[in-house]
Amino acid sequence: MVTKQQLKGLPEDADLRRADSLAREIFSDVANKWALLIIEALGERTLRFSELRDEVEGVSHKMLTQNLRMLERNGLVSRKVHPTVPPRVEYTLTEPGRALRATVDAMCDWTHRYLGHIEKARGSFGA
Amino acid sequence: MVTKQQLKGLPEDADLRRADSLAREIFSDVANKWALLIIEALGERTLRFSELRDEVEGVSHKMLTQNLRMLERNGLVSRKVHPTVPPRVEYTLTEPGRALRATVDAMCDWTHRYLGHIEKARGSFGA
DNA sequence: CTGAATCCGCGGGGATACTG
DNA sequence: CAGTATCCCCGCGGATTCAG
Repeated sequence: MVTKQQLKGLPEDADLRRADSLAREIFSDVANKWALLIIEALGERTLRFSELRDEVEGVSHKMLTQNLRMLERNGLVSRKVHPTVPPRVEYTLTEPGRALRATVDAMCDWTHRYLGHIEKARGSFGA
Repeated sequence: MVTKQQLKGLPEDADLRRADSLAREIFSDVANKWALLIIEALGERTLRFSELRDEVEGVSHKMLTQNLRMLERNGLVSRKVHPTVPPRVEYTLTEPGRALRATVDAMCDWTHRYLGHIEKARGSFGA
């Protein structure tokens, strides 16, 4: 038989589920191409907004700011504003951001390593 | 001065650019949450369509088929059809797919390791 | 059970203009 | 230069239906 307690879940279970849903939310935030490309572009460097826009090919003004806000909110990038004129804003990966970059690097490596496989797979797909 | 040859790019440059654009295309295909979650769900196992739908929480019928086709086209998953009734279709990661999974695992590990950091960062963001 | 096709609403995301 | 706001459209993606 199932008790009410089990149905509602123990406190520890509740914590685990909360952590899982949070993890899922973070994953969904981060697992999109623009976020990953931005992280990859930053690397060890610190770049200005306009430099990032040039670096991340094809990203629009809007998507760049949007993703930068999101990354900042999650503490993956730090935003340093220089009170000059014209304004100068620099973005840098934080420690968590750099840790994530390592895995993004791995993804990029993977992409290049399997370029051949994939191209061939695509060729023989209509068969 | 810039020669016409330089403007058009040498053949090797053309190859490099083609490879880059292809790499970018593959990256864009793969760097979306459903694709990554599917890869993660598959892991070492081989799962049926309906099992995958249950496993990957929140994915719709349509998104699942769509991403599975894409992954199959790129040779990341193999699709085995059992000619029974009712039909039984099993999906398994190929070698390239398993290689990518390793990096997705790393991303998941990252998510859990930095849950605390991120939660704290979010808290002190409205400041 | 798997999967293709259709309909359709909503939001992602581009272009533009405006502030500091 | 950096960022926000507004408009607007196209396409993602959900629900449903039909086929094998």
